[in-house]
Amino acid sequence: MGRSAKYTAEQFVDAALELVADRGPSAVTISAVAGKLRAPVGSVYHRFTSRDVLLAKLWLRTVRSFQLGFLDALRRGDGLEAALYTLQWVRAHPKEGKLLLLYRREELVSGPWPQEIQSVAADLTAELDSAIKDFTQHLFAEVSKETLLRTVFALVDVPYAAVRRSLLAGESPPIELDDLVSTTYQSILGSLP
Amino acid sequence: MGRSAKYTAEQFVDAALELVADRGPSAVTISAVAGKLRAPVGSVYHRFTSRDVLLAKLWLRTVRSFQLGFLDALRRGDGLEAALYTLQWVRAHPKEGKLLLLYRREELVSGPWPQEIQSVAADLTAELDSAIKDFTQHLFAEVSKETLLRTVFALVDVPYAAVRRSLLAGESPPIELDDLVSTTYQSILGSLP
DNA sequence: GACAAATTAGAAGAGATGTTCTAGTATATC
DNA sequence: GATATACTAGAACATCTCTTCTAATTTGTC
Repeated sequence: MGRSAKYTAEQFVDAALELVADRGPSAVTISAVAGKLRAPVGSVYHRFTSRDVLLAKLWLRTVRSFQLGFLDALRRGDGLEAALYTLQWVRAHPKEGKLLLLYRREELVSGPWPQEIQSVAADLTAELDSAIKDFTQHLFAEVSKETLLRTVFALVDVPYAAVRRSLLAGESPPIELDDLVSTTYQSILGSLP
Repeated sequence: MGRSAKYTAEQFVDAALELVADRGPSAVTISAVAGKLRAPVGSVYHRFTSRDVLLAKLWLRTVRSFQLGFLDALRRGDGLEAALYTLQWVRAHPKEGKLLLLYRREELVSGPWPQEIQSVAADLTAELDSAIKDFTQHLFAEVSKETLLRTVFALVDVPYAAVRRSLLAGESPPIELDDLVSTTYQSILGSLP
């Protein structure tokens, strides 16, 4: 019933990803997104109620993709693998890496999100939080401000830092980083007191 | 000769800093900057040729402020102190910290910089690069891609990671981070092969 | 006190972007 | 094949922001 689609929602999100990764959030104008597919702007608005919603969906899709494998390793209790997973994922998904690690949600999306999107975002965040807490409990037999700081540092912040420089330079994170992240991980969470 | 100034260039740069730290780069509109001082937009343009130049000067002022102490420690050969200096500096300069560590130059300034500013930026970068190379040479007796990666990781990237989360949360980096950064530093650069 | 220069003052211009709106087009279903 | 409908198409509208421009004001100097 009705005309068949020439441009899908997915395609517009993909186009937005290209633009962010290549030229930053400000390059993601509706007309640029449409232009990538030689589509009219009207077709973008036929799929998304606003620019912010389009960008929010790109953001969530990317976070979900990353979080999948990260949580997997973490839930198996393999913290080191979780830390190294960040490097691998970025190597396998350079554009998404640039998006996720270089742009914060607030930069991408200006206004508040609609209900539907907000709840998905909350779910993802809750999922990550609880997995990290579980892992901390498993490791320290205690979840405190201090122990959490320590796991988050070794699990999230250091891998993030390791990868950041390469992404900014538009390069794939060199293999040598794996050793640095591993060494750091061991020194912070390896042999517990 | 001439009317005395009611608003100085410095004041506008300060206003811009407040705006970036509080509400991100996009909040730094000329009228917002002027509004902070209840000044007319014309007065901003009387001091700066464009918004980009204003932001570039804010950026350079901040980088210079940070780099001063960092290079000091590094030139003394005290790598650990340089790494920890990042945490201290951010605690002492929360707004500047947010600016320097959370926003990249490209996010802040859209176009290319005018000559005058470009050369200052080049000088600062060169100064940092050479200090890091010297330190690497001093430590490893060799400056290669691998050894540089290692020093930069322990000296710059890890402290950055340590501080980032707090800044995003609008808090001062907790004291416990010092230990984490120290431990990491020792494990990466402490006992060399 | 008159003049020149630096500065304030803010309205007006120019350009970009998000969003809406109206019209036209292709396709599934009857 | 007629019809309803999902979709394309892009012009038009509304804002927002940077920048420019003209006029008024203050202050140092002769």
